[in-house]
Amino acid sequence: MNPLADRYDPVLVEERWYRLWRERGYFRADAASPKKPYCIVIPPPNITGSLHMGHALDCTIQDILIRWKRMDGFNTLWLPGTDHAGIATQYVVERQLAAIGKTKEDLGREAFVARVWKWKEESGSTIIRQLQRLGASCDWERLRFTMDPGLSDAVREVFVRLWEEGLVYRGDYIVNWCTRCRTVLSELEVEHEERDAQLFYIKYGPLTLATVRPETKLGDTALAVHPRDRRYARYVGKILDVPSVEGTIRMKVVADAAVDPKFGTGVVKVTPAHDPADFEIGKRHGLEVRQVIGFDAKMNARAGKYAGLDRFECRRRIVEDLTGLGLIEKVEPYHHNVGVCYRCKTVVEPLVSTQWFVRTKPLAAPAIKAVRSGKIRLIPRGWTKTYDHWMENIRDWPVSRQLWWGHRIPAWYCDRDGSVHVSRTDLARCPRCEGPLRQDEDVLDTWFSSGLWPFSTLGWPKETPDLRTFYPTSCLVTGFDILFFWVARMIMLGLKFMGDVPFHDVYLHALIRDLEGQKMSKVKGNIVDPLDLMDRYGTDALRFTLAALAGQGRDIRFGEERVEAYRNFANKIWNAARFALGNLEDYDPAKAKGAEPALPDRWIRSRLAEATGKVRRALAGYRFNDAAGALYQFVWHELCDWYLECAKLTLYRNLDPAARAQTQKTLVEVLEATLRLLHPFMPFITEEIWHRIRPEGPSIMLAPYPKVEPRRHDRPAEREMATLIAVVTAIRNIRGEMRIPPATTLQAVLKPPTRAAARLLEAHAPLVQTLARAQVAVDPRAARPAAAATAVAAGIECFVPLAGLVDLEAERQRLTKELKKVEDQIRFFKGKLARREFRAKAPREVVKREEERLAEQRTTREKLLKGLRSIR
RNA sequence: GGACGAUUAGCUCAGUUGGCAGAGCGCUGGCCUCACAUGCCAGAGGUCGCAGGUUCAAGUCCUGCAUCGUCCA
Repeated sequence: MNPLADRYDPVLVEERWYRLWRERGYFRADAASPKKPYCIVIPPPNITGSLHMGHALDCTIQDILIRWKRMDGFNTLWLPGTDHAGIATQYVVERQLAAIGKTKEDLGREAFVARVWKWKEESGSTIIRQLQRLGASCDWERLRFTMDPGLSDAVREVFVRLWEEGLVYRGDYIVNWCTRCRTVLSELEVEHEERDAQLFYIKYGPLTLATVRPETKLGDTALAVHPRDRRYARYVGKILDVPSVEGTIRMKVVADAAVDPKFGTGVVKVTPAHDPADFEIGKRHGLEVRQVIGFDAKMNARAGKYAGLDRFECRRRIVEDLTGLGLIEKVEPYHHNVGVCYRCKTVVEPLVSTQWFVRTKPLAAPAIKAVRSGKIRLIPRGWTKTYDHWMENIRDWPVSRQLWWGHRIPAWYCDRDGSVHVSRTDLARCPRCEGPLRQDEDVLDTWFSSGLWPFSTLGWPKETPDLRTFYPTSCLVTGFDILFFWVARMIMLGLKFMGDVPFHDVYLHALIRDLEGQKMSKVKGNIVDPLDLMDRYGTDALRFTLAALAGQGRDIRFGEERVEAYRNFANKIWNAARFALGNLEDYDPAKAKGAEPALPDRWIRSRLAEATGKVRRALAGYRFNDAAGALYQFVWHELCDWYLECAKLTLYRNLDPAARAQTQKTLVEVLEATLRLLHPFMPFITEEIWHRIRPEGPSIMLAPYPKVEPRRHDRPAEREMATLIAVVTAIRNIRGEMRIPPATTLQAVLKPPTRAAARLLEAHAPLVQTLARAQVAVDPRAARPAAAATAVAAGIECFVPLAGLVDLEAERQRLTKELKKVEDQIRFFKGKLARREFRAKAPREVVKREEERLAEQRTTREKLLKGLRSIR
């Protein structure tokens, strides 16, 4: 057996095991397996992406679930894949072209798309390799991409069927347009940023109105006021001649309830082509839609002398010209929200254009029901309300995107007879008139294809064994930020096309921010790179950190110190194993039969059972931080701090071979089970150590996850150990507070209050001696030694003679402090018990418990007082 | 304007059905004690945002307020 180095070195371990796991096919799922299926589909990262902390958190959680379920005997499938990310990917390649002075139009559509594919083949799998680095136990043979042939078939099938059922339509509407990406965006893809702007009060003939967008005045087709606004009632229905920058224009005044009489002067201009609210007003009043800003953000020919100007430049010029004409009454500073593109942060321009839409109301109804009925559980539950609210108010989904990279819309137009054909197969000739067809130039929203992910990846529309076995999937793990973008759409489309929910549980985790709570971004330069953390601290440390931080809040403030702490934890595990292995060389299980398990052996097994239960309950409830906390507490503060220290006594000093073997047996069994319990969180270090304990086993991955066996809970052992721990801690406390160096062996006299306590102390005096570094004398009738420190632990008086060690003034102070604590407690319990209503109304057990506590504190006080008097 | 979330130790956060306020890091003191100084032992540190209410009992339940944040208009 290799001797273990005194520090755990992850680089030596991680790559080797990961390769072996893959080579041996441990990640592979089998659709024909008789075992119960457990399936997670990965939220597909963008092919342009590089692993960030969000992915790391997301995938760590999924891997914990998958590894746990795999060890628990499920037929697990974690299905990986990537997303073609229309806008982002097209942008990357366009930028490459720009670097060589070209545009995508120079290449033409076909060549451009070919170039994106080439880029995808070369760079699109970076993130996959990074996920592997994280230890992700995905079934890589089932790796999918949203633009794979099968998944593209699914996209077409869905689009065509929605069309056939009238759930897809094409029409002219005002949409959010990104003038940089040159595509429409859904309302979800528009972010709102607070900006400082100016509010211009412009004279329109006899009226004055306020606007932040003077450049759109060129597209005004009316003025509007609130119908109940008395100030302007006499203008309603009138046509005004208004002098303006383009000369005198005629403006009708309409009354519309959408106008806020408190905004500005209460008069607004109506620009149906460039404002969603105005578009609606325009529809109600039959106003002309007069577009003056083009899809390129420049003023178009209708803008007259302003044609060709950028929209913001035009705003400046119009304000200048209006000022020159004396038409600006005043300018106020104004704070408002502007919509920006979520990808490039360009200010979104509302524009009227022809787009494809999905009618969402009929799809939303069953999706709402699925969550309300509990068929799908959102975790944490609080999201249900948000989901409900959004789904109830869902708007039609614009699904066309003016991009080249993506699933091209399977619609063909015949210019001869004006017909539209939506088809599963490519069409060349018009089915009606045999005329030539041209295919729609647009592609579908990337979220359209990711909305099919839970079934398209499993083979749909084909009836595959995978689909039969693994749909509905078990759990979806993702950030709450894409609840609407993605989760809601998967639910709608899954119910529609599979007739069943796509998953039963949705675990929505927090978003990772920096320590100041800021979103991580390249611009701010506050990015923490998970790969860098893995390099420096090891993958297991990073994974454990992420699990420990995965509380159910909304954001996680990430500080590197936590990773360092869990790197130390990994090292602690490593060293515990080193200790165990160093003491197992002569281990012969047969010899253990000659001895009963000692108290510490029984105790640690009981504590392991307790920890196992906690971890399992936490995992089942998606409380990963609780699971991590329970593991940390058990390994460090129970196994290492106490059990290993106890074991040393037997292993180093006890000459009874049976007792030694018994301790060895406990040591190896508890350590082995602990490793299994830890494995989903820290796969690498646990595998490495496990192989040294169980060299014959294939992999810890395939070993069963520890189960809770009720008989393992050993209450007497827990109670007795707790007493011993209290005594040891009390003696150590005296040493610590008195500043007595650890090298000095103390003399301690223990005075147990009962015969049971006396027997316990006598039986384990050597243990107390070792742990407390003290010579111990147990004597129920002990007289207090002169000049001794006093402590009371579990009712046992501990006297530590201090003559010659310290000045007694220090002990007097220490006792006074202890006494104060005890007296505070007594006051607390006395006060509580003195209230008549408490005694009358609180449950009897609670009253009894408080009485016992009071009595205990009182005896402690007496003993401490005696101690205090004795050193006066 | 609406909805949701947060407010607990110096920092970052736990706190499951109400029943003695916890962890990690940091801090203080003492230790290279034969697994580990990435360590060991001990310790200090809290008006649970504010004000009411329900209850024998509130960090926990209810109402209002304040501050911060997110989402949706």
